[in-house]
Amino acid sequence: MTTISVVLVDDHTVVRSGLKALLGTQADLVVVGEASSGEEALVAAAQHSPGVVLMDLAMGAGMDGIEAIKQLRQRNPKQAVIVFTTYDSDADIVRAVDAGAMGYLLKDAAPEEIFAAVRGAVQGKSVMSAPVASRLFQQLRNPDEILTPREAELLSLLTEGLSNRDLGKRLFISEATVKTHLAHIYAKLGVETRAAAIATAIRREGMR
Amino acid sequence: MTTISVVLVDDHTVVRSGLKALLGTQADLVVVGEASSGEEALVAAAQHSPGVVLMDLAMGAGMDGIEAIKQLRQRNPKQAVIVFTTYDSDADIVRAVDAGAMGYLLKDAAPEEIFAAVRGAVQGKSVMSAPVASRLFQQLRNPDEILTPREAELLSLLTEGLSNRDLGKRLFISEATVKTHLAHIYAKLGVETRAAAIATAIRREGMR
DNA sequence: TGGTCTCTCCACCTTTTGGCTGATACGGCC
DNA sequence: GGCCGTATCAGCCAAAAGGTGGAGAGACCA
Repeated sequence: MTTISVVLVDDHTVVRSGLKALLGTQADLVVVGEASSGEEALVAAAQHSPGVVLMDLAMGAGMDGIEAIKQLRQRNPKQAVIVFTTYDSDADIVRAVDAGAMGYLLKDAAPEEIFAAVRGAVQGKSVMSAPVASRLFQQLRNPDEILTPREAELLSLLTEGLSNRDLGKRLFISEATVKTHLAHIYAKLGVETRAAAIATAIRREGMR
Repeated sequence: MTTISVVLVDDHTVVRSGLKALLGTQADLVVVGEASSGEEALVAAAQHSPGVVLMDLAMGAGMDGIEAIKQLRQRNPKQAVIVFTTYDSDADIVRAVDAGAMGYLLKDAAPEEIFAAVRGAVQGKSVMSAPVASRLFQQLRNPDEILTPREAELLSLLTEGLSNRDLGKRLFISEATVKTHLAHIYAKLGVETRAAAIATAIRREGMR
């Protein structure tokens, strides 16, 4: 039996200690480090070079989870990263997978599911919670709905209530281009107004 | 020294075990029961009659936290309930306080803050995380921001992406009246466009 | 090399929204 | 009886948003 070393990344103390206690019940899993931000995660991973990094995407301040995953994967591709978060938003899942995450667990996952994901990750298997898998499946089935990076960027600003003019200023593009992007976004989201787009975006992507 | 018994209610296993471990470090605090839903919380509270119930508002299925608080308070007014959740939405805070919560902690609260809240709650003191307190304060200080029933109704429909014309049809009023209401809503929310109003409404009221 | 995708921009036109001023009516409240 | 808050409606005008159709540049890929 080989021992699997794990680094936990979450800005909530109670979540970390809970996970640590949970993983501690398994003889082959050992938590070798903890971090509460993306930056700390990079340091901890470099220091302990764990087999698996369990990471929350939402971090209070500093580098976010997605960026941390990218950097971790870049520095050590053999290290597996599993996302461990509360929400199963479409955008997060796609971004996390793009960034190189090996698994995607929701925080209400059963203990066995978590253990299986950690063990599977070191063998190159990717494990994800059922709701996550079904969302990913939908994304693949409906490629129309996938926004380009630029469109996603625009949509994100849109949910802050900006006008076309302001969007243009913020993104250093003309108002005409903003309108073009918006028209594409509306088509992909299946809505007709910016209001509906905002409502859809906030509700479905778990933006807050 | 008197021992304070606590029941934990949260649908996330790791959060419960984390909290349990955390509270276990204090000699005067003991976790006597756990529950993962509103219904279970009522059973656990009846069975163990704890001094304090620490409860997450968001429960995956069944009775939600607010309803559970109401019922707990009704059955045993001496029992203190502390909300322990991830978000500080205005609506949740007000509803929780209305339901009879003694405290309102965010999950990223420092351990000392959590201990203090539990100890304070049994003495009738209410403790809340700083961001929560400031939000409550704002609510009280800005009564202007309270929408009339009709305005709230309109805002709710607005978040579905309806146009002024559609809003009028849906509420059996003229478009002119819709515009009047909207102008009032914008003023109260401190925004200038319908887009910003929608974003504000969805984010702050936790509509989804 | 040709096709496709993405991002950028433009002009023209219609519809929608928002700002402003004003009005009527109903119900509490002091 | 006046005052205030709420809900209803109107017209006018400027600004913003949305629809249509087109186009060029750069990246990537077969």
